Amino acid sequence: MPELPEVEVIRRGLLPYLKGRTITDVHGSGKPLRHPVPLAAMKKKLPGLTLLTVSRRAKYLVIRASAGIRLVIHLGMTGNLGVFPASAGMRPHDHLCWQLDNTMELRLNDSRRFGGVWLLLTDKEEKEFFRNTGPEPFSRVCSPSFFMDAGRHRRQAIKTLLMDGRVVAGIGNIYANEALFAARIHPGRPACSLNEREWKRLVPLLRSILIQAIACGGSTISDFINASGNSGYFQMNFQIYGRQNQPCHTCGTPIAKIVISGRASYFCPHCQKE
DNA sequence: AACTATACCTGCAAGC
DNA sequence: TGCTTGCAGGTATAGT
Repeated sequence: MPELPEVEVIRRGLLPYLKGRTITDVHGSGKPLRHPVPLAAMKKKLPGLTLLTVSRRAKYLVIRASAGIRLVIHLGMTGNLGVFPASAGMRPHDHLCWQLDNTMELRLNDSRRFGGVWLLLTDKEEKEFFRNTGPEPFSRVCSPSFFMDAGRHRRQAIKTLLMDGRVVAGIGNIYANEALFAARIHPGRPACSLNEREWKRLVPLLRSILIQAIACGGSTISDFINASGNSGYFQMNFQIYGRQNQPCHTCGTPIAKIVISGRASYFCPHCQKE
């Protein structure tokens, strides 16, 4: 489900439900996610703490609580967060449950368990946690020349570079495909082969696609109960992702699908020349 | 150093 | 119908 836009939509939806609330207890299914879940530490540290903010870094949600403690949550491929009445029945794959002081609870559901939960106690720990995470695509750092430098010595596919979270944060398979189509750049082009003109075309398009996707509520069905958590509908705007053999919206040529670094990659053979 | 394959896990749809 | 196979929005890590 979640690339940067989906995580951002979830963040905005959760904020009013969490801000100012106090955690009263924590429960877990006991199953590990991608990493072991620090359930004992959360049970010990979190009850009594007030939630202050919900922010996002790359595809991670960072929930800051009093006492300088942060809860970091990654949703992997299938993760979702929602706030439910404590009386609502647990669903299959509800793996974590943070009880709030208003008879509601934040629940993490993740069927494939590729997500993760971490408890960070200090600024230093958070800094260390994100040490290898690239800059946010909306930051000033992420200029065309930044990408040009990042790609300078890389022969790997441009699409793989865009999806490398150590280079730039938050870009996953859907938006990498969409941005490259918009910029008319073949996803398999060596990163080092893009010239300045192409980067100057690609970077603003990448940003505007991410912004549009956030405005559409993301590309997936999200089922949290809060008002701003309606299903996303950006998938209606997909120009290329998942459209194998369908006509290109620009020229009508059937869209091709190839595998790049193990990920499905779609392109128009006419609009995106090798 | 750069890059690719693989592993992690479950659910679903397509094909036989 | 029921089985098998392939595929899925991510990312750390082992291996070339």
